[in-house]
Amino acid sequence: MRDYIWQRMENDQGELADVVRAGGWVGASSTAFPASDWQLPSEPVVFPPASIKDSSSDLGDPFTKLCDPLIDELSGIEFFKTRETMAGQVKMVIKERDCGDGGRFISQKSLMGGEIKKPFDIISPEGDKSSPLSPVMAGEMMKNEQTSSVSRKNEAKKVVCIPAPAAACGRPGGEVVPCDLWAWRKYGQKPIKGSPHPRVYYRCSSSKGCSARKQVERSRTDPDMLVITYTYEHNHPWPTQRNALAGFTRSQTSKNCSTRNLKEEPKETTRCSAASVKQEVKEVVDKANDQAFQRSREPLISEQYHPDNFFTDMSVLEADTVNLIFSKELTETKPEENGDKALDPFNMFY
DNA sequence: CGGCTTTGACCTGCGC
DNA sequence: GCGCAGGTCAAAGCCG
Repeated sequence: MRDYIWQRMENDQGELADVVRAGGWVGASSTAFPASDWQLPSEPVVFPPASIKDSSSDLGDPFTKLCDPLIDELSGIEFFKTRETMAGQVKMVIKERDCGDGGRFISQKSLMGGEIKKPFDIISPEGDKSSPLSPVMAGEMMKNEQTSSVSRKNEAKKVVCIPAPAAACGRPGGEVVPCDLWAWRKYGQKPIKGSPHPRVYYRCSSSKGCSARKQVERSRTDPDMLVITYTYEHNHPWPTQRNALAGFTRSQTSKNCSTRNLKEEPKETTRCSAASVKQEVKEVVDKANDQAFQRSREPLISEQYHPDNFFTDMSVLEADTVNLIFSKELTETKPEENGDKALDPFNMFY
């Protein structure tokens, strides 16, 4: 299946696959992520080391466990999140249940920070179509250490806690804003009693009438962590390219919000600019979402998989988005293998 | 000119 | 009822 995905990218995605391979699409420098390094592993890669058999135990140096492992009873997958203490890089590890052989690590993802060594490491045996991560468990993962709460108005809130982007990613005032594909408009900021950091209020500007809101503030206990509280749901698919870029352009280019400092990136890769690739990715995502929304009134990439809940690093988001798109391509090509499964960024083994 | 941020004012829920 | 704290509004100004 891995090869099949690759072939699809080679043969059907054409230019996009080429530029993805070229590395320019992530906005990372060619030295950090040279095209020559962008290869799906030819052999299953064991990660973390095979000596680690029990995810409930400490992962050991250099990883520190951030949360207890969660086990998806439906798929038999356990997954947990780790933080690389040396560089502050966060990785998520998805691992098949230990059946006496130490389990098999099927995927690792760098969530943010540091260099992106590979956009996605699919570590799965050929033809493995099993063990999709259930949406329920993926949703649980989003919650991180914090749990959902109910506001005083009784609307459901979803709280996620993510590592704050590097200081260079922040604004002059020290505020940091996670990057994502939704278009948010800031409508307020308040100092919070007992916290040295203000809380910033955003509402969705992607669609008029969308009541989705989010609050961003730094954790009182760990200033390196951002606490993002989502209130209300988006009532529309992912923002159109125009809207998404409208907000993105100003907030990102003018404020230099990137852990890799986009201003220092070469504008052109060997195949095309990062901006053009970004645009192309967005177009594909928009199209897929629009089609999915027309079919089921649900965006292809559902709320629980939204980058707001997962990624603050734009490049990783797009890496995953591309994965998602290609997975969708496979879904549509081979419907007999997928049924009505919800698309899942981790379920790449259809 | 449209869409964004900023920021003081205003509104609302809650505890006392 | 009152005061506090959090949430939202909206005018002004900025930016591409």
